[in-house]
Amino acid sequence: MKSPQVLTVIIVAVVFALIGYFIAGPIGVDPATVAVSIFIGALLAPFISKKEVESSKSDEVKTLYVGNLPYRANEASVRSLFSEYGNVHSVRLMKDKHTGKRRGFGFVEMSERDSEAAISALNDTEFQQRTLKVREAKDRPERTDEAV
DNA sequence: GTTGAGCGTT
Repeated sequence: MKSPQVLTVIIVAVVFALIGYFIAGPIGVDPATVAVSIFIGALLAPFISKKEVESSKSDEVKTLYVGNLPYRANEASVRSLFSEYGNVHSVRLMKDKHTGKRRGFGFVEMSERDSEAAISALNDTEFQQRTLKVREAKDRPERTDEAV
């Protein structure tokens, strides 16, 4: 999802840099300087706007660790359970890669305040005859698409 | 088909 975006950004940066390179000559400035400046600017612009969007939208997504889940629980039931305390962004029940069987724990992504409400409301509570363990998930890189 | 503390996948 992000690789095409990064590629697009690079291509756009190159195109704009080339345009700047060819129009810099007639204007009377150094084409190389203009091209490099535009290229760097075009590369940084998406990141800057991205940070602004992230800081402006107070939709901070927080990942919750949910343990002691019953093996018969599925993502839909967990999602519906947490949905009562906020907007559930995603639910991931960890299964064994080899056998595909559920491991009894998972991760739920919600907005931070909703997640806190869900933790205090659902932690150490009974869910399908099991006592849930709802805590904040450890910091994990959401997506390792950060290219350099 | 089983089990029971834990922190993970494109």
